[in-house]
This record gives sequence, C-alpha cells and structure tokens, in this order.
Amino acid sequence: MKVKEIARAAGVSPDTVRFYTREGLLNPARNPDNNYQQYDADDLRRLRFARKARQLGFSLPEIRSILDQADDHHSPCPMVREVFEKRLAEVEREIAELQQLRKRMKSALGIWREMPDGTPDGHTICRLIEHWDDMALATSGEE
Amino acid sequence: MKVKEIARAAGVSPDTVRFYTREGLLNPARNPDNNYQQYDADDLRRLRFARKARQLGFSLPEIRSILDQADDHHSPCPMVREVFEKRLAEVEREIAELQQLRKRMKSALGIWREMPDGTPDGHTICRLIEHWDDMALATSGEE
DNA sequence: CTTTGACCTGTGAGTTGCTCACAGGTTTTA
DNA sequence: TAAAACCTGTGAGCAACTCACAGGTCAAAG
Repeated sequence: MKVKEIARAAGVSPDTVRFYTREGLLNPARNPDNNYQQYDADDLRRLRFARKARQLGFSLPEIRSILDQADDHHSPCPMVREVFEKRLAEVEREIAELQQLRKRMKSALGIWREMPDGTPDGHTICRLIEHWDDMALATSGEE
Repeated sequence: MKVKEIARAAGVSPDTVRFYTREGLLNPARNPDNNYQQYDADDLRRLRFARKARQLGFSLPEIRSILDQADDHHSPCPMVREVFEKRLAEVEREIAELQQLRKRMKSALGIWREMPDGTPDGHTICRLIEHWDDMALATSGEE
C-alpha cells in the first residue's frame, strides 16, 4: 500500500501517515524502484491502533513505546493499564471542569436574557465578563 | 506596577504578562529611568478580563479585538455574544464527547475487571484497544 | 512520444497559548 | 560592594498535526 491507500484505509490524511512514519510509529518498507513507501497490513494495524489509542488520550510517545514493546515480542505493555487509568481520571476531571463552565455560561446567558431589554448585546456581555468575579474555576490546579 | 506585581495581582506568571504585552493586549507605559514596563490599574483590569475571557474559551485575537474596541469607546463588542454562544455550544459538544469516552473507558475497565484473572494487565488492554472496533466516536466531525 | 495530472518524496514552517532559556542591564539587600 | 533578585527583549520548545514547496515518478491521453 502506498501512503494514500493506507491513509484512506485508516481514515486519516496522508499527511498524518507521513507524520507518523517520521515519528517512527510506522516502519514501511521501500519500493526499490521508485523509493516509495510501502505499507503492509501490519502497518495498517499499527496505524489503526494508534488512532484508537489517540482517541483514548494516549500521546504519540506513549503509543510508540507500546508499539515498540509489542514489536519486541516481550511483555507487551505493562504501563498501558496505568496510563489508561490515569487518563480516565483526567477525562473525569475535564468533564467536571467543563460542566462547571457550562453551568456558569448558561446561568450568565439566562441572566442576560432576563434583563430589561430582552436580548443582551455585546456591550452588556463585556461588562458581565469583566465583573465575573466569582470565577475561581479550575485555574489554580493546572498541571 | 512592574511585571511581577501585576502578574501576581492577576494570578498569572510574569511570562504570561510579558507575552500578553507582546501580543498587544496590554499597553504599559515606560519608566524613562530604567525602561521598565509600568502597568497601571487599567492594565490590571484588562489582564483580569483577558484571563476570564480565556477561561470562557475566547482566543487571544478575539480578546484583543474586544479590548481594542472598548478602548475606542465606540460600540464595544457586538461580536462577543455570538462568540460566547458559539463557545457554549462547543463546550456542550466537548462534554458530550468526553462523556461518551468515559463511558467506553469505564465499561472497558469493567469488562477487564470481570475477567478470569481479576485485574487486567497491559497485555490484555493492548488487545482490547486493538479490537476496539466500535469506536466511531467524535472523530469524524472535527473542525 | 510527450504532456498532463495525480501521485510520491523529504523537509521546513505554521498553528495556539503559553513557558523556558539566554544574555545582559538594574535595583535591592546584606 | 557584591551578590541576589529583579528587569529587558528575543528566540526556541511544546503537541499533533497541517500545509507548502520543490522536485521525482507514473498512468493514460493526445
């Protein structure tokens, strides 16, 4: 398979395929005639795995190390579980944060809507953001 | 106020203050003696506004234009409301996505825990990610 | 047989919102 | 008076791509 073909098969852009190749996640062979990259079914599996892992929040270095360990045929990935659980906790934190944010935004919008003139204009909103002083919200505990 | 002072007053790092200054969000005067930046109360208000707006998801260019318009004393920000509502929709989409993700992750973890050997190891998880084929999940509709 | 168009190659830069590092000037403190 | 702590501007680094560029290759059409 050439770049475009594997890209299509995995549902990503050719640029992404090239990028992953650069980053060492994919190790295609070469066509000696024209020096084109030649991906095989295993590359496709790796690529698909990578995409799924990305969706779960794994970073490219993490994915690469998982893939590399799997390649070495010895204990595939003892760190994966840990990362997975860490990621889950992170996702939950993100959700909580966003829900807080949504609540604030909606209530602001509600307040604005109830205001004398009906729909609030940008002017009003500017002032409200400016005086939005009860906004402690997830800024302190960044990592 | 000098950099460190305003930074502290707004709860950000001096680097951020400098960055915002570079980007034109803050227009401090200069101490002619030593060429140090001199921020005043207005800068502090701008900075605080900027931080709050950032937390609401406004981009720096957006914030700058809001601030600039407010400076010009003419109609401060008619686009703000629109951006605000767009942002709210986005937040809700993100929440939905993350909740989907969490559901998947938890159910996977649940399945793994129920498995014969009790706690799943990395090995198992690798395979499961690999075969996680029902994962259509918010990948298609990126923007 | 040549030309067009679609594909391939590698590399380098742009994106966002900071953060960090560097080299040197200034001010404060001991 | 010398060290520590601050200030200055600038340039690079981060993540995960995406896009652009200049040039090589290939299939089919004229």
